[in-house]
Amino acid sequence: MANIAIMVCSMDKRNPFSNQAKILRALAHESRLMIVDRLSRGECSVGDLHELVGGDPSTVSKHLALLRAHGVVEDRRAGTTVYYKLLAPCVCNLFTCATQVLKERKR
Amino acid sequence: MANIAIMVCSMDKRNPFSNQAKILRALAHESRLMIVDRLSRGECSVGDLHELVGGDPSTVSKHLALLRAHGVVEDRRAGTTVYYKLLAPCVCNLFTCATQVLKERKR
DNA sequence: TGCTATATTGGCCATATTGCCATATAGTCA
DNA sequence: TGACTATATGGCAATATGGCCAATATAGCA
Repeated sequence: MANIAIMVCSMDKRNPFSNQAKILRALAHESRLMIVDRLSRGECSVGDLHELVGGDPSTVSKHLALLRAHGVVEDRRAGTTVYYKLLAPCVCNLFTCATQVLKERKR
Repeated sequence: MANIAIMVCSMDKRNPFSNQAKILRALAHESRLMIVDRLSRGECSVGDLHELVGGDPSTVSKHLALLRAHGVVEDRRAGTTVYYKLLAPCVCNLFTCATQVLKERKR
């Protein structure tokens, strides 16, 4: 995963589809969806999220950094523990939409 | 863009997030969103879609092939012209959701 | 059949994404 | 301060994605 240097949330006036694509891409990953789903049920520590998605802790950290860079989540430090929470709870609607598409499409 | 060999719509029972991620990824591209948006207003020829998104015709073709592989669109040939239409019109809800997230997130 | 229009496929290259390891940072506590 | 815990960052290699060009269908028509 690439390192996220800056906040990716400047709106491109030219094409709204570009911004929507960015958001969708930020969410279009199994681990990140799992993270968002979990956060939709409340604030959560990195450790918990790591336990949830597995893999290397640094990988989880980078997924979180990416979500943060897109303004989807926010972090808060309490001692050595860092907690994340959703900044845009409506992302959950995307789950519903995606599921709906999966059902609606023909096989 | 990679060539799409097979239909990508087998459901992974293990993790619903994996399937949702696939759908989101299939849509997470400016050109493909433009295409879907256009198709949401009715069937459309490849030529029209090409005129819409620009670039090389083969690139448009591959975007369409990808959407088709994910069961989002369907094609129909009439003479030398190929028409595409949405198989899952509810994908439009994703636009609303994405826009909502863009608004809701803090900057 | 040969010619044209429309669209798709194959190949290639540039770039992006992902995930691991190693290392660094931040905070707590002895 | 030093040791320890919890995260984050840098770097790298493997893989995926995107876009162009060239070549290949596929259908209509002279």
